[in-house]
Amino acid sequence: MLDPRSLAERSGEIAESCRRRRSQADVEAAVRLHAEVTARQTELNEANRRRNEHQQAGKRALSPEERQAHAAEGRALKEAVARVETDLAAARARFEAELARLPNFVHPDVPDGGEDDARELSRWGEPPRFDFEPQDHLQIGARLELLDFEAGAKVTGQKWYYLKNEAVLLELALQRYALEVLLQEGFTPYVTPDLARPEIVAGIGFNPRGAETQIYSLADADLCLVGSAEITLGGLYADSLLAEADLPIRAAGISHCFRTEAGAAGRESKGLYRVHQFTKTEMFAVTRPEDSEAMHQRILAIEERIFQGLELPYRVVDIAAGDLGAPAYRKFDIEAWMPGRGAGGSWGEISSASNCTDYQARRLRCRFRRKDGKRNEPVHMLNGTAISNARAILALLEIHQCADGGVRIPEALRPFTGLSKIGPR
RNA sequence: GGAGAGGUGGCCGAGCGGUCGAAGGCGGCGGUCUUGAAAACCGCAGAGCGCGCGAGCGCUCCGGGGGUUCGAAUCCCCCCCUCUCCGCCA
Repeated sequence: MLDPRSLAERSGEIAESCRRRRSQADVEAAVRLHAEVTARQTELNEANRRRNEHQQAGKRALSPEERQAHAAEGRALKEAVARVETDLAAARARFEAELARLPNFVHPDVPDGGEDDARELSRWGEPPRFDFEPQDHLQIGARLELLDFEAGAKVTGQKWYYLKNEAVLLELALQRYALEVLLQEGFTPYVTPDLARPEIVAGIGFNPRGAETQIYSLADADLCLVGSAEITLGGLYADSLLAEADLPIRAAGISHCFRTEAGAAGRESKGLYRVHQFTKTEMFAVTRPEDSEAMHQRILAIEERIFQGLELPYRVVDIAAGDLGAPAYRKFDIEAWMPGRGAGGSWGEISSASNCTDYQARRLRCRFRRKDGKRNEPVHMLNGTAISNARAILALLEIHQCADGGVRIPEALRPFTGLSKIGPR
């Protein structure tokens, strides 16, 4: 969420960011409702002050008649407070609903436009030219008995799958490889819960309820299946006051990720590209405000290092304003070349790094104390994919397929898979 | 799942109807001492919100939500969490 007190002052800037994001949020309404809340708050403060004064007066000895009159007046003051409290709660609910709709600011360098307007920043590697007819990952996976979507559908449902044989080794090796890099980069590793409370889920910026939600909820407990370890890592720092010396914090979390993919039907989402469950190793960072942009670049650099190690040709794009999620101030995606995607291959998102500045931190109430600062400030929070396994496996199978029908394992994964090649068979 | 004990400021911990926004300790900040540091001693310092140009004034907060009372950290109810024991289980 945005800083409620700076809404009026920055309303022009916020309106501009809503326009660029194609958000329907109404800054003017939020400003108006905020004024209403503060007016009611002032009223409540005054009513409480009167009540407190009255209570102080009741501490001395009183005659029975005086005591009775005093008690009656006390009850009246209490009712007055209750009335203002009701008004304040209603005003606050209206304000918070409007505030929650306001997205974060947008970094000035973020390109305008929507999904197709991301700006390409760089490329690494070359899309391979096969001297045979390449297959997509579903064909390879079926032929080498690595992926079983039919079993997934039978046992669980559409877009659920089994990993099998060497794909299982790949799944584990990817986690281990990602961790190897992240440990070198100073991250603290975590395996996090796969479930979280709805308040935490909402604090990170996922909407845990409603028709469009990406989040699964349990029927028998007030818990959600996490869509990313971003949720559980961010939750670590909810309701906390950090020392400046604690920052920056770098955490790496491995979790299963669950997504309903409501409304995603019909998108380019064949096979492993869009599934309901996958394993992901996630980076999460907490920084001082002045350090978040440098951290964002560093997270991107780590992602590039990881995909170079996997020998996957990729490009880096700066996501356009209209395609940013509400918490993201700026987002860099890494898109790997996927030969089986579309007709003749195309770029597909494989990794993503977002700087959410103080937007999540404010909602999670995560602040830090400067050495000589007067008031505590919200921290900045960032997240980035180290490796999202389903898509990484997709890309590895398609990029490293060989003429003989086998799949080459890149050097970096060999120590962790114990293999240099899958198949042929 | 059952029984018991608890959840208090950045951390630990006392308080158990008005004298409490809360003792004490640790940690933090400033100072004295020292060539410097440590130790010792002295002092400062909770979080958040509203009003005010400002000095400042006021309000809220003792796990969360209700209730009793003129008055609740303190009494009652519900929920969440932690610990100990038992049960179950990989």
